[in-house]
Amino acid sequence: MKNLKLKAARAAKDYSQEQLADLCNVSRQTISAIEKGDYNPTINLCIAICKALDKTLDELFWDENQ
Amino acid sequence: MKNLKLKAARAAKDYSQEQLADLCNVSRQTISAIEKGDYNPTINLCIAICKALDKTLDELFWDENQ
DNA sequence: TCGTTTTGTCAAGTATATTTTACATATTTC
DNA sequence: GAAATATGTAAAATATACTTGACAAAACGA
Repeated sequence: MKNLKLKAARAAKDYSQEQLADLCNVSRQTISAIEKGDYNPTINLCIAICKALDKTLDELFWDENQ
Repeated sequence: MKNLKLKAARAAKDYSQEQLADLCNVSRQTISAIEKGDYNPTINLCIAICKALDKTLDELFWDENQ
């Protein structure tokens, strides 16, 4: 399912997908795919995304109803 | 680096690596490698591990000094 | 001390995360 | 209306997560 928390956190920083991708050293498509959902990124990438957006893993990637 | 928080949480539940692996539907070697460190599991596996051990992502996979 | 369980590790294979290139669409700005 | 920016998506290639099978050593109880 879509990761709307990530999309919102990125919007709050006013980053484009490409800017966030550069900060995390991955491609824009990878960020797009993660936001779109039905994707399974590695924990290191998730951590890099969290650091770039000043969030924690629980805030962006933990879903109670999962 | 080693994931000692994971090792401790598994010990607290008195699970062997193999028992935890079965709960997460992965091989024992995968759990061993994650505890040993220098490994980069997927977020879905991390979430499965957290659920099996009644922990959250931040508790097992978030390191402030990282 | 013996048998069992647990863990570490390695090598070869398979599944899949991620990249690269590319094209299409929507939005904004001049 | 044209140019620039942001996003969605797809196919082929590459990197790497994960499996399987196997062996050895440590730990632990009977």
